[in-house]
Amino acid sequence: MGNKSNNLLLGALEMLVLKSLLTEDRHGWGISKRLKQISSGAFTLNVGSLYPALYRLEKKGLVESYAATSEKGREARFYKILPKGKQQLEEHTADWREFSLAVEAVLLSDS
Amino acid sequence: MGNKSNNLLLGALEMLVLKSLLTEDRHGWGISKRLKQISSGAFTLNVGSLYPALYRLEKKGLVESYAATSEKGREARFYKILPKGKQQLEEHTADWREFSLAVEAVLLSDS
DNA sequence: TTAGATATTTCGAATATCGAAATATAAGTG
DNA sequence: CACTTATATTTCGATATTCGAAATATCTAA
Repeated sequence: MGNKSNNLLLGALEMLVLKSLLTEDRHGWGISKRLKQISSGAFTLNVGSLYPALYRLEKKGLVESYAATSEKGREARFYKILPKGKQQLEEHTADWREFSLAVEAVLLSDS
Repeated sequence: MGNKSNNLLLGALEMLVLKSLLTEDRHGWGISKRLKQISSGAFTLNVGSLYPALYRLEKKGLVESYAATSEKGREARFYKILPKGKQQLEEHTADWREFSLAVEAVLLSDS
């Protein structure tokens, strides 16, 4: 699909992850539970996709991570969204909406 | 992204292609122009993605193709959606909507 | 004749997905 | 105590698709 933001579709996961980090730092496991909860179970992230996505985000400088103790008293790696991540989140959100509106326009059209 | 229909995201292209074949048979080029038009330019399909997608759809028995003369007097391969394709279109449309609503729910949430 | 529109094919590089399994620790249950 | 469940992360390979680009071909219009 040849859209503005090259990986709009594949980037959806990253967008959702960034969004879930907006209000508080979370670890991978927490992100997974959070997204599942908010989406009413529609998203069941595969950890084999989620954790690599987190590494990518960090490598790209969109988030940073640190070790800390989770709410359950376990060691966990927490992720914090960085300014660059917030910016990309905004852009991807706008792109996503444009894209999904366009999809809907096609789905609703007569042909 | 671990959703019901395995390739919901990547399957968007196929869904849009099937949709554009619902009211009339079209050739690849025509599908491309049609989707671009209806989406107000949001979609600019890469032919390197579109034609392979068409082959896949045919191989899966969702569409069938035949050679004919285009409106512009050129030889072209027209694609016709088959019952199985209509069925999949319905399923993928439902899945897509569920998915995009869930994404929107996350994007609108406080966290 | 030169360019632009129409139409399809093919290529390789890059990347992400997926499911699955392995690892580890803490808490709770029988 | 043994066992299971919840928490949390890492890593793997197979598979599939995307993308950009370029090659081909024909017709029309300037």
